[in-house]
Amino acid sequence: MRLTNAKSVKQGIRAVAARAGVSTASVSRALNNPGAVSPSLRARIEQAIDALGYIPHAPARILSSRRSRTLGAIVPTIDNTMFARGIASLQQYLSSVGYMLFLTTSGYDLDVELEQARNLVSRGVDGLVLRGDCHHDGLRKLLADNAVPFINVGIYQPDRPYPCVGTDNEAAAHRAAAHVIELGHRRIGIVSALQRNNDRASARVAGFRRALVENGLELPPQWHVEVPYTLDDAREAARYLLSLDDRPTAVVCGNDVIAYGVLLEAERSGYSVPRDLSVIGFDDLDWSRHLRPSLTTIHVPTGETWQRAGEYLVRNLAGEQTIIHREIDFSLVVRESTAPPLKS
Amino acid sequence: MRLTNAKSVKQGIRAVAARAGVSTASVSRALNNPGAVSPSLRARIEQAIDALGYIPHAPARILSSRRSRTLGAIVPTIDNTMFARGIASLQQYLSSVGYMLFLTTSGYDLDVELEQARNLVSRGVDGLVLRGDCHHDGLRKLLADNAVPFINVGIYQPDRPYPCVGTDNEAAAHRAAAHVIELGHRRIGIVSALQRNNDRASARVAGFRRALVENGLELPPQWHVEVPYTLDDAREAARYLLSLDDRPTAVVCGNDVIAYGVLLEAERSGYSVPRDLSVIGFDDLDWSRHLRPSLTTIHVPTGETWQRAGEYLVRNLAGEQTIIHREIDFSLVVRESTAPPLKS
DNA sequence: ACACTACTTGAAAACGGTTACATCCTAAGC
DNA sequence: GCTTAGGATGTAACCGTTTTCAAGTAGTGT
Repeated sequence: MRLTNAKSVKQGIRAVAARAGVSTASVSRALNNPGAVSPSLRARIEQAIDALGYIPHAPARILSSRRSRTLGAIVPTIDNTMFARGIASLQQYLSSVGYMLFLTTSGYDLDVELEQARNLVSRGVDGLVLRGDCHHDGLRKLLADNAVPFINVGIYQPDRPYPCVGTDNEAAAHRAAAHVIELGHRRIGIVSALQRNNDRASARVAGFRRALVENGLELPPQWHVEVPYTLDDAREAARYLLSLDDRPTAVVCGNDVIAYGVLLEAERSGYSVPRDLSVIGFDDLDWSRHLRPSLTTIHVPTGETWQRAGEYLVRNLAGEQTIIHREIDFSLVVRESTAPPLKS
Repeated sequence: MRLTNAKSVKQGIRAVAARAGVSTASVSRALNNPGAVSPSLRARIEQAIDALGYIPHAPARILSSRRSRTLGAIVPTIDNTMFARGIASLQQYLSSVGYMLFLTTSGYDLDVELEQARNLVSRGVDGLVLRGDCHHDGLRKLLADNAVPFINVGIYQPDRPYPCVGTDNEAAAHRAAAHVIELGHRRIGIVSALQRNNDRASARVAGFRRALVENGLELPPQWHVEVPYTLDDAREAARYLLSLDDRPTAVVCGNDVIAYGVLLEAERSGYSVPRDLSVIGFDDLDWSRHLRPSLTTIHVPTGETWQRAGEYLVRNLAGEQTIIHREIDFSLVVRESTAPPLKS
């Protein structure tokens, strides 16, 4: 038989309350709303808290308060500089406002995304950050049924009813293609990312094509290649394009990684960039300025985009009215990989 | 006044139970241990579940069962290919065994790491994945007090009492330095990552130095530079080393990113790699094989390492006895960036 | 002095699950 | 036919917080 009081509590807020000689309600208030408790009480409670090394139990708190101060994010893959950077910014911001982040990956699979969302909702997230607006129907229903706010990041679609924050990919892609056209190129190839379940990739392709059409240029089918997000695939695509009898003099790429692949392969095949081939990327990753030749590309402020997504949700959850479509500006960064075509 | 029964329940497991005409206990069992409930009941329950679109509330479950099926991971930064890849593997594995991951970043700050750990413990994580064995004292106490199992990943320290999984950085670094020494280099510089709060970086430096000492080579202070994890800083370090009157003929680098910087800067300064300068990296990131010249480096199976860390914790939580120090093999990958020194 | 606020504090009921324990039922063993 | 073991199911306590509501305590203006 123990010598301790039979009613003594071992842990938790009750232990703190007992030790400080107050009610659990006061401890809770001291923790969540310090102003609502008198200074003397607060002092006693705080002393008890760190005497006991008390750490609040978040799940209990969530259960009771129905708020988790946690957001969920579902990205296609984390193994991609773009997303890694975005997530890092988002997380840093959330942490600065006392929120946490549940991060999951979908691998560009809509069903997996839905499953992950269900998981996150079950986990009690207060809101969800999604990539793009290409989702499973069940996902929207799930979020509506459970009243979970969300935002689509990386795209700008003011005509859709869903919140989003990002650059206008179509316009940016148009700008990229326009750049090489202005330089005098008439034979322009496209190496894009896979468009399936990826509205960002599609929008970029659309922008590229519009620029071509507006300038009366042809796009023979063999000049448009789609590749997964790896250097190897991009190189293979470049090898193919460069092997064509009637090869393009410029290649516009769906993202920087693809452009790197094209750059590397062109050089490897003995072509000089930009003399023999102009290459333009999209995203402006770190490597773009360091590569030789450095890469002309569309700069997209990824960190800012994701942080804004977090801000939107946090504000929204705080009951503030906020703008639901937010455009993030892009810019064309001209470096060494683009130049006028050789006169032939 | 509603027409519904006054005792009707709107949501939750009780609603499911009511609809299926069973007790909440049965629903819970059908969910967590389907074998323990008769097939007919299970069918009724499952039907009720998706008729209602019921999603279990994880926090309540955690509160009640004291298990969250969630691990926490604290990495210095996610904005780093190495960690991104490791986390991706870990997450994929965890998801395959029904676990989730809480990811946070510490920015190489021990105090922040402790705070994040406290946060994660408060969140009810079942275990913690940490980077290296360089932690705040309070962290070990915290984990001990709360009986939270953890593992240090990315290092191999069989002489320490803490679980770990990773490569022997000292040995691997020794191998790297030995390689350039075998090639005939006698004047070898080191560009390492910041050693402060980073035992991995320190171990690598130690390995480099041991190889030098064992071969009777000098390391003048000006030949050892420490830099943060960015291409720009690495380039600056390279510029400095190459500007020395008595410059080294080979540079061993603390990681691949540093090596890339050295490579880029050497070429930019008009030196040819490996003719004028041999460069060796550490980690074997994707870029290493694509770069020109491709990078000789130490290959480290990052994905496997992190997955094993997850396996260790999951098994440990399942009550299995598992080996607490696990070594992951490294290998030297010789590519184009290293060669014998010019005879002068 | 008195009524009336305004502010602190405490008691106790949720929150939505799990699980120990009790109960009921069925079939096997004698 | 009577026990008994064991499996299926239900009852209800409990997990650690928050929060509503009521009660107590000063301070204010008349």
